[in-house]
Amino acid sequence: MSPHRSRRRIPDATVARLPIYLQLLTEQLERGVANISSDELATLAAVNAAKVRKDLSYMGSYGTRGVGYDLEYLVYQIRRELGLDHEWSIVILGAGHLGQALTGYGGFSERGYSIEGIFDIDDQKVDVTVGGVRVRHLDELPQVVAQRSVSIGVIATPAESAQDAADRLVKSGVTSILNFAPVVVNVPLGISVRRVDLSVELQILSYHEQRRLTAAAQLRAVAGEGVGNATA
Amino acid sequence: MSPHRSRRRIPDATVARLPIYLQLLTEQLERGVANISSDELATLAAVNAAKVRKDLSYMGSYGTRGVGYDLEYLVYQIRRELGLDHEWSIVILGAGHLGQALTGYGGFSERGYSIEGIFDIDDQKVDVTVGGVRVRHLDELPQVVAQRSVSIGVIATPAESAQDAADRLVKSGVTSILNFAPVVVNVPLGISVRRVDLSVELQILSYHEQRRLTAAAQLRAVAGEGVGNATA
DNA sequence: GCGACTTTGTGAAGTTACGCACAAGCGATC
DNA sequence: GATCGCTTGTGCGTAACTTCACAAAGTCGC
Repeated sequence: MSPHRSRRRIPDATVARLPIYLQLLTEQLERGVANISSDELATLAAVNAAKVRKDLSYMGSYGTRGVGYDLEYLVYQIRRELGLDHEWSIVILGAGHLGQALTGYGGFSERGYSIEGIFDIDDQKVDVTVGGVRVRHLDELPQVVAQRSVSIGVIATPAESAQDAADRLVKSGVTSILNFAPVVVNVPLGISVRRVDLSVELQILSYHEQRRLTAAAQLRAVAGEGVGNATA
Repeated sequence: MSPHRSRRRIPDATVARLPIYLQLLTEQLERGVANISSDELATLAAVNAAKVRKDLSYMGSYGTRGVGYDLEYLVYQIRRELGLDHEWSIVILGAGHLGQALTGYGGFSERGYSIEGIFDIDDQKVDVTVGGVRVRHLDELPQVVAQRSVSIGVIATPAESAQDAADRLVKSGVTSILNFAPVVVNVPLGISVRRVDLSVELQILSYHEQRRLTAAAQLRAVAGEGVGNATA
């Protein structure tokens, strides 16, 4: 029953939104804003204001009624909750286009992720420098992970090498994996994996686009025929 | 009451999983498998078997009791549902690392997305060829969109150019946008936007990693004290 | 063709997430 | 220091999603 650690257990849906709030809030902070209401933040994030308040309330109540939230404190709280109050060491596996894009992706270092190494199994890519980081051979992975106490690994390899990459990460002692390869990788219990498939998002989009098109076609059909059975 | 088109309206959560099923099924199909049970697919996708069955049932009932699902037919159905039974023309805005990675990303063309152009506003990048596609100047966008009837645009620009990119896409007539820039872009009603922030996923991971660490620390503390109240 | 076995499809219960609506709390003003 | 206006925090009804559990429907061997 200790007062402030027992509150924990934040819903997944909320955790998924916190990074977005964090980003919007940081933007505002840079713009010199010092205070923000749930309503304003909700507008920025394109969500419901009550949801924002409930989300923030899981971290404790840091707002002031009649006023809003202190931006700086709020940012601090969210960062702490997400574990961004200290630096995370990450490694990237695969020095192809995607690996290089990730290495150069500003959002990582900005938020306290330090890229400790980028690895590839192809000798042709090894020793090339991308985004200021020298590409290492995959065999050096365990050493770097141990030395720099890396806990997060990013898989940016082709699909067929992803499982091998995951195995190597796990064996090296990494406990969280972000997988950009379009396959489901198997890992032992206790290892977290998140998968981001760039084409999945595209497919969700085209599903909606598809629906929009058929809906429009049906409308036209109804208008043309003057008949109700448009779904035939 | 026409029997097979009226069923529609698939839950969002299901739509988000269909691409994953599709991919796993396609893999199996290439491997020569002809039939699959909901249980097998559930194992592959790391989800509950009942969920798989319910998901598939939204497209109609294509399984055979006692046997399972015909792989080829199932793939066909999912593809049709996702609108992958015809080719989608897409454009990519931003020819930086990410834009190039996306252009080279196999998953796109494999699934019927045809990259009709990659655009950048930087003259230095224009006319360079990446992944077999010549980079065009952003001003040529409306023309290409109209000519090739492009309906999906991908934003792979830096954050500060993303809103401009979105505006240009909308003005050119694109109706669906996949946004990789770490900002929320504003678009008129009727335009779909999906946002993929590579660092959001990383933050969700580190939240869990964080929890894991503090949980472990608490366990150690409790073990040390010999006290039962582990959730303090 | 019958019984044993398998796997689907789906009601219904359980769980999680959403959003309304409003009391409670804070600042400002007089 | 009382009143007013604004914004938070949250209880609660509703909706969406998940999972269980089982009848229905099929295959297979004899």
